[in-house]
Amino acid sequence: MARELLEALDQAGVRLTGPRRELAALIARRQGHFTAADLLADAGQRSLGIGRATVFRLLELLADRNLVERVDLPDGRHAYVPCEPSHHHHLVCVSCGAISEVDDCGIDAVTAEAARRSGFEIQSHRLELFGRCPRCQNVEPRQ
Amino acid sequence: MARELLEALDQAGVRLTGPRRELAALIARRQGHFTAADLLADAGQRSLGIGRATVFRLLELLADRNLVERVDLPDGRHAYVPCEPSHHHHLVCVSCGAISEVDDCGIDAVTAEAARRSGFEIQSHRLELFGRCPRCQNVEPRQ
DNA sequence: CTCCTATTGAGACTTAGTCTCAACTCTGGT
DNA sequence: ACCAGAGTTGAGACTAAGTCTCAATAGGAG
Repeated sequence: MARELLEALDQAGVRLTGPRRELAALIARRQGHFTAADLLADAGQRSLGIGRATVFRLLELLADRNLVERVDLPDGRHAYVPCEPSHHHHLVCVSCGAISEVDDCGIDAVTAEAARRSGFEIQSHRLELFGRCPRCQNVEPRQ
Repeated sequence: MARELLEALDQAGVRLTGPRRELAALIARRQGHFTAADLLADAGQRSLGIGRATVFRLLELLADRNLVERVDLPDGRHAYVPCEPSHHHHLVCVSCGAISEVDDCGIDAVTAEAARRSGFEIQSHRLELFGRCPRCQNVEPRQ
């Protein structure tokens, strides 16, 4: 998975530097969503001397290429999710942070309808679903 | 419109203080979305001595009561939109910032389908649509 | 009018993210 | 292998967003 990130960066013509390899590995070993601060902490813990700016720069690179997506959590924080580069949406587990991807099942009809009613010319949309993943439902049913 | 905000706060049992009245008026005169910083700047310009904390506290109060909704702009900034307390979604004009509300036309089917496929128990969702409002389309067609 | 409590402003503090710049390191050409 | 130069890096200053504390203030119930 770190491999895929690096390959995609390589193809995009950016250099595969040490810090980028290390960060790609850290991202790959993360389950679910993570924040820039998480990554920074990971790097700090293993005393890789990786600067704050480098983390944000890599996340921006990855986000531009849709290898990672920015998700706004309900509490207002920003998180990142590694994901497929095709357009889709995320299900976020509010208990454990697990992420699941869902494709566009029917959203387009909704946006088209909204456009018709409002007269807007819709360019993009963002759908985020929050709930509990199957595993968390089992651990503590009907929270 | 400022009136409505104040009435709602009154009913919620919070005090109708000077700063709250002033801020409600500032919110009311805003078109479309605004950020906390906008509000702060408005207040500063009119030399109302309103503290940063007060602005955030009021926005939180209003958001809790769904009188204002937090919207995450595509560029990552947080904005607020005054709106109806019922559940709905927003169309945001990326040119002028105008906001239009759309109700739930068909989203529920989408979330239900996503839940079925993923096994998640969905608690809430957030849909934001970005595009250009009818007025901006006329001003500068096919941007 | 009074008193109690919610609320306030100031400013310190925290967190998120950006910017600058000199130093470094990939990588393609030789 | 080596070199050169362009892309990248880390440190830390800086900005913006938001939270917290606390003494002072002001609603509003009685």
